[in-house]
Amino acid sequence: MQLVAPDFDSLFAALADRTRRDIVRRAIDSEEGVAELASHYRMSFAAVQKHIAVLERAGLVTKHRIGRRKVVRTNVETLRTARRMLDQYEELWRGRIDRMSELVNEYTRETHQ
Amino acid sequence: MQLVAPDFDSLFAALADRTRRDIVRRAIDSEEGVAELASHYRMSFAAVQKHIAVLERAGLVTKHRIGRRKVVRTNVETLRTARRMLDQYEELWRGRIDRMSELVNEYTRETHQ
DNA sequence: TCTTGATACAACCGTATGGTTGTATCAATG
DNA sequence: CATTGATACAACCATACGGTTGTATCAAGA
Repeated sequence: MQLVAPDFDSLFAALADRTRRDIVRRAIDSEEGVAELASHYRMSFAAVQKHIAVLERAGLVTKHRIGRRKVVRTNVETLRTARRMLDQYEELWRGRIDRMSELVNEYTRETHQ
Repeated sequence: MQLVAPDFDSLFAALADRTRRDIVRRAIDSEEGVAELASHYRMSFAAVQKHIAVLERAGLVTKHRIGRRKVVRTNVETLRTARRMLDQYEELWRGRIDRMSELVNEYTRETHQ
């Protein structure tokens, strides 16, 4: 269920920061609001808020109002999108290996018959 | 065979650019030098050279002298490192689901016995 | 309704990034 | 060994990024 075309630029850029990766990790199985998340890091509330905004724009987290807090939840589907992107490289690599083996086989047939 | 501790910041940052991802893709199964790679993009030779330097620092490609060219090859192992990082999130997610099912089971035992 | 806890946003600052052009290095080959 | 094809690097510019402080919005609860 892919809602929007994945923007890999902002997706990988969002993952290229230790604090943001840590927020993604925490938001997988916790139900913390922005302030609670911020309390874990040695930077201002506003800085963490900006990190969360970056993650939100990349589709990596969503926010949901609960009482007067806004709880941050990781969107695992977007993580899978990134993973699938890397899997495509792996497939290309596999294809390369296969073509190489094919070449070796042809060489063997042609010269050692 | 992990030579250096992976720097996920520079690794994901390197992947957060369309041109660089395309270079990685090409360098998986081609044997192009820097100039040949550069010819595919509508930017200066130096710009592409810088992109390749970013990929090299992130461990995503290596350069090998062949004749008077320097051929760029993708380091698939580094791509796998990034993939494994994302897999860890998936595992956390699995663990969360498991704990939730566990809770539901306990609830069922305690109330419906 | 008025307060206030929680979040959002704007302005600013230093540094990093992605691009350019120009010059320097370096090794294969005539 | 001098040339030159191929790559590297330095300097510069505009814009983006990660952090700060300060102010504004917004909805829950006394």
